[in-house]
Amino acid sequence: MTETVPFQTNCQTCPLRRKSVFRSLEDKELDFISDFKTGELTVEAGATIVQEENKSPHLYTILDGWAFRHKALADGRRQVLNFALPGDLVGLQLAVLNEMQHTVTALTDTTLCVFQRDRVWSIFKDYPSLAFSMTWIAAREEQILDGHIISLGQRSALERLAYLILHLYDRAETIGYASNQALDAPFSQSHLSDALGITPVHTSRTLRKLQEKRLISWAKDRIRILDRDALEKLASYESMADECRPLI
Amino acid sequence: MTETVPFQTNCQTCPLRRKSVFRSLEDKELDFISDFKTGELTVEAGATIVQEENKSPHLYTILDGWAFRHKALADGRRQVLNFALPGDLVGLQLAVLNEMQHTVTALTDTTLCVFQRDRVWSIFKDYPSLAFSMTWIAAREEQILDGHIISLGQRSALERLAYLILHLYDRAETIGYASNQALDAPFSQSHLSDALGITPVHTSRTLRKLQEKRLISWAKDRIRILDRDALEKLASYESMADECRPLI
DNA sequence: CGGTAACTTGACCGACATCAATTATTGTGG
DNA sequence: CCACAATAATTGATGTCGGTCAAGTTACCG
Repeated sequence: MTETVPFQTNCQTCPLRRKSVFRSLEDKELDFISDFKTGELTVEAGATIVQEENKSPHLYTILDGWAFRHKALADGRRQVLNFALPGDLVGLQLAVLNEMQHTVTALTDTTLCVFQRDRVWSIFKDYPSLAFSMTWIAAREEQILDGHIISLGQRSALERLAYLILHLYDRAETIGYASNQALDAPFSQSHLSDALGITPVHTSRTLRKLQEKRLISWAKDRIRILDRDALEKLASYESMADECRPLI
Repeated sequence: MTETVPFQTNCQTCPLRRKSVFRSLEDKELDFISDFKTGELTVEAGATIVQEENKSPHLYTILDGWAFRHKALADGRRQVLNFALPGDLVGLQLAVLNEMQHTVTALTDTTLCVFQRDRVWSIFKDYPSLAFSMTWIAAREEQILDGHIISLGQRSALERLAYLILHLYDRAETIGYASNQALDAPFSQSHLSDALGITPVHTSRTLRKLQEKRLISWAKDRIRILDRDALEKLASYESMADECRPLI
């Protein structure tokens, strides 16, 4: 990944927090978060971070790496619900609903900040701006899911893929995982397939088609957006445009 | 045609709040909500409640009636993102993200409690348990959307329809809009189609197939679940099981 | 009643799935 | 550094679910 994370990352000097996308905090809040954080968890690519039905006592923020939320039907069909990047909360549903209906898996080697679920209430009690941030983050996830729903319901495979590439690129760019329309893709075509709701075979063909149209290139797990305007048009892409967001 | 009627329903004696699904509140919180509520909005079936890109100064809770959240692509293809029932918040994304990327439309004649967006902050500042409720509600919506995503991505048309019927029935039942496995469906087949991501023609055929299998009946806009176990199995349905939820 | 919108039905078509066979690519131990 | 296996990606042939088009048939409403 882009930067090397030391053994323990101090919240006050957190490299993520320095990025301009993230809202700055009062010292009081920062001190609380620093205290709220009880450790770091490092997992290898492919490892499960939170399992459905398993009530982990933790809440996490991704510090470094890619993860994805997914969910399976009884017969094994699997759907990727969303991807998660540094700054994203993992386990919010569990923390507030006390129930988790999906699994979160690391896509790359990933480092997470660990928080204790049983202290979540004190956020609401004593740190209103952090409480607001929690709601903000949940609402933003909702907005992203809305985007995926319209993709799955209405777009063709080609359009869906175009949309997903733009979406992932933009999210990756804000936290420094992509730049110059190039993104190191940590996912296999089968991850894409599970996110798009199409088979791996068709994903391969669809990727090829996007390349033949000279909209993107895909080589050695590096995706490059060659013609952004055309790709956005194809996908009827609308960007999220949150210049500034909270980080817990 | 919309009209605003001030205070027909008092929060202290709100009929919704009496239902056992809803968590009871401290007097202090109830008084706040009562004060937070600035009026009621009644709209006819088909009317827009909140429009994408239109920054309404309001946040709503549905008091009576059905609504749906939806979103369109540039070329007019439309997707229903989710349905909304009494007790559901409308405009939460707008309230916290200050941006709305979907439209909310009334399905039936609908009454909503009206709150001022600019006072949302005071919830977080002074009423932590209400703030928690906001996050809870957002996380639950997320969970529902997760369910729709796996439906759209992995289930066949028949399975999707089965899932949606069970989902809507269960939600309707908790607030008293359905009972004994029978639901007065306020939506047309084209609403269903837009939610399922299939064409109206295919919705008709799929509905027929569910009836031929004797899993449901559909007559005069009344859906009856005839064989719940079989329907759940077909849909690989998992229920939400929140025995108690907050109401703002 | 007549007119419009919602639903149904049939014939045909196309996007994507499935099956199957190669061909990279990656990882492992000798 | 090379076999070797295992996994991931590509390609082609064929099948099917759901889309499209078009013509009814309701049901609803002024």
